[in-house]
Amino acid sequence: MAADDENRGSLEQSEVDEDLVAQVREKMPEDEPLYDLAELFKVFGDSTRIKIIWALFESDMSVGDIANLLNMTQSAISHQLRVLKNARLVKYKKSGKTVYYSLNDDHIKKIFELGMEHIME
Amino acid sequence: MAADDENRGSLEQSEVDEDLVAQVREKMPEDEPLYDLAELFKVFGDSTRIKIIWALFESDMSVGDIANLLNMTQSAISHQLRVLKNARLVKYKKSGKTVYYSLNDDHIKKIFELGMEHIME
DNA sequence: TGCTCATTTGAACATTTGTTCATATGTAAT
DNA sequence: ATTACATATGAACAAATGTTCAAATGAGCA
Repeated sequence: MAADDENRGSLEQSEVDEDLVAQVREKMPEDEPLYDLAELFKVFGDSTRIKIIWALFESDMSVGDIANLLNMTQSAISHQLRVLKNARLVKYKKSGKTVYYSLNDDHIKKIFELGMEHIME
Repeated sequence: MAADDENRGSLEQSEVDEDLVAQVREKMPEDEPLYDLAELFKVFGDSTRIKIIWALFESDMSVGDIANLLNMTQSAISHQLRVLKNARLVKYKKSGKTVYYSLNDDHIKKIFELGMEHIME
């Protein structure tokens, strides 16, 4: 709206544009949190990891259980769990030979729900 | 919890595991919405697109404005806007030679806020 | 018509990413 | 110690991705 209607009279486009750009630039966060945010969503941007997280909504599970559930190799699941662990999205608890993973963040479910709302629109 | 404590007595591990897997499998959504959800987050998983969206929180802007703001080529921005458009996250309005883009979804801001909360934790 | 400006498009390229395979680590039982 | 089992790790490979460059489209203006 603002950008659309104020480009009249004798002003050249470029002047108005630069005003708007400067104005928006002031309000922009620093680069680093935006990089971090992109990194977080990158972690969500893979269907295997989405499935793992969704499974963990229901119950904590071992690596083998998850591999079984998703019909994938233990190795593939283990690699992906490491990604989730690095993003501090899951935590784990060792019990003998097996390792049980569980979710580590309360925001995930809400983020997923909002994402689903967009999908369904 | 459930998976951790019920493995006693004469039952072999595998039986218990399969019960849990079956139980979780029942509650899992179909593959397709999970793929779509991953695709949505994939769009958010790039810092250029994150920056574009954040800029559009403030004001709708032309392609050139955004390129100027982010110190990137128009071509790069245009490519990314197409990704955002395909995901139905932005819409555009032509005005003469210039094209103004704006956000098309109310969920985005909340998703970003929740994501930021995780980052800050 | 011809020229300029804003944007779009497609091919090319380097980089990143997810899975597989083979191997290593670590724990429990015999 | 040796075996078996659960998980983790590293290298290798194919597939996907973001930017650049050059060229195309399309709209206003001389």
